[in-house]
Amino acid sequence: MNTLKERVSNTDSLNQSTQRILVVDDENSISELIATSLKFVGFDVRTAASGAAALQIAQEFKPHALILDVMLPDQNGFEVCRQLRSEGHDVGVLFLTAKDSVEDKIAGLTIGGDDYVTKPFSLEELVARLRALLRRTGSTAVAVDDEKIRFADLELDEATHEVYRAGNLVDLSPTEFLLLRYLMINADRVVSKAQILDHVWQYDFRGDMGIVETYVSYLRKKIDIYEPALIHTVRGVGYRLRLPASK
Amino acid sequence: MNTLKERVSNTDSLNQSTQRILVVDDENSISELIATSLKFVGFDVRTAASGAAALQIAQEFKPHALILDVMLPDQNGFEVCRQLRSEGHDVGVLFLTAKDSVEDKIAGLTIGGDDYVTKPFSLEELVARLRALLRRTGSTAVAVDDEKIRFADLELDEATHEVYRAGNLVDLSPTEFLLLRYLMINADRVVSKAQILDHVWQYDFRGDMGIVETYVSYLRKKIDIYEPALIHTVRGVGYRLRLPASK
DNA sequence: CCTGATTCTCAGTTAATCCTCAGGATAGTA
DNA sequence: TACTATCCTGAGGATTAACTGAGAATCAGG
Repeated sequence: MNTLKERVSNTDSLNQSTQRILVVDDENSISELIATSLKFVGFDVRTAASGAAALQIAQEFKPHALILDVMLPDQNGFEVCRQLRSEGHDVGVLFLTAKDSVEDKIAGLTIGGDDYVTKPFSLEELVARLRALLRRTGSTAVAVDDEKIRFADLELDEATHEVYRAGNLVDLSPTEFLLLRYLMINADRVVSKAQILDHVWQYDFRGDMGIVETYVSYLRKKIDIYEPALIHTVRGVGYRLRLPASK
Repeated sequence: MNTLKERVSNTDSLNQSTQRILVVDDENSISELIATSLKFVGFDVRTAASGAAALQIAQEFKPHALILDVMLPDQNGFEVCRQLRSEGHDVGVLFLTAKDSVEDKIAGLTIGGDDYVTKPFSLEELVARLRALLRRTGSTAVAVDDEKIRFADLELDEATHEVYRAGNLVDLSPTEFLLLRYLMINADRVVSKAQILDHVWQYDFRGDMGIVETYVSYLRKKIDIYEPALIHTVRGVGYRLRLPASK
């Protein structure tokens, strides 16, 4: 919910002067989910439910990137991608694939700056990958440390997936990494457990918020063994990353 | 509910040029309660008792935000939300969920600018969340410190949930925070204990007003240990936040 | 197929918060 | 001054939220 700031203070927001993203998926609930999230973080989003529709919309919308389900009713995502490129559209593509589908094939087909994300994904993950993709394929040259998020003596590197606290490398599991990134992006603001769950966990996760507590506990044991503690709980509301002398 | 006065001088009513809110709940008592409150504080409100009705009304009413019960007779709130968005209505949604029901197992409530409130809620909470949501999703660009309420040397920050008195951080419990916010929003005006009870406490609270006295006492011990005291009791009427000089 | 890492559930413990109650203080009034 | 209605506040028990360790289930790599 607090993601207004995200757009403002996120390092990426600068070079993202309303970039256009075309989301292509035949499941409406998925494309709406993605569209809502992307609009909120500042993208200009359009959706399409089939390959044919996607090709048509792309003509006039001229997206900077596509989010493309590989499993479409009419043709498969790769085909759509190929056609687009043969028509001269030079866009990066983020493929969406089902978990069980053959990953090797996809890996081979993600040429250039393309990437893929398996369903179900977490929004945090999707947005991070999309931004990375735009960074790679985008025409605008981007500073090197655009891939690093910093807060206090914390440093999170998107490119290498490394995290440092006070100069010390900290080893985090994938989920811990996503959680920390979400907290860092929203540094200084309170984020509720529901928000964390919605952004960090996969969209079909049906467990309760206890898991957020567990992971916050894990994170603390890895990054808050140093002074001062940065992860603070705001009882009855959520969690907040902050320096002790805030303000 | 006895809160007529509120709307007149409420500070927020200024920057809120009659925004349209659609309230969707099948329990009439709830939607009436909400509608009445929102109208008082200056919103243009319409209600609907089913998902179908909501979709229809939204067509011509074009609300700036929805307050949407997730448990509706015909379809669930998410479905309504999804349909609205796929029809191009780009509105923020404040979901209402029952505390005991799935509650913390429902995912996807805080996507984009959305948020949720559990029943039973307090009107203070509901209105505060709604305003935060409009701030986030609203087209009008908003200054950062729109999330701060100030009075004298008091500062209440909605985003960080921090309160400062004379520059000193003050630690408040959730209820104390709500109470102080209510007093600050109504700064300089007397609010009765009944009003406070109606707005700060959940609508199904059946205790007596003694609790308001208790919490005012708590607040005083936290914020009025500084000079000058800001919380004044108006015997036989209620409480008032004010500076000594003023009248 | 085995091993270790990771994810997630669960429940016991701790701590903060909520709320009731009752005696004492205060202000207005007769 | 004394009386009464009102308000203040401390004490304490009930309730709720958060933390954390242990272990089952799942996944990834060899």
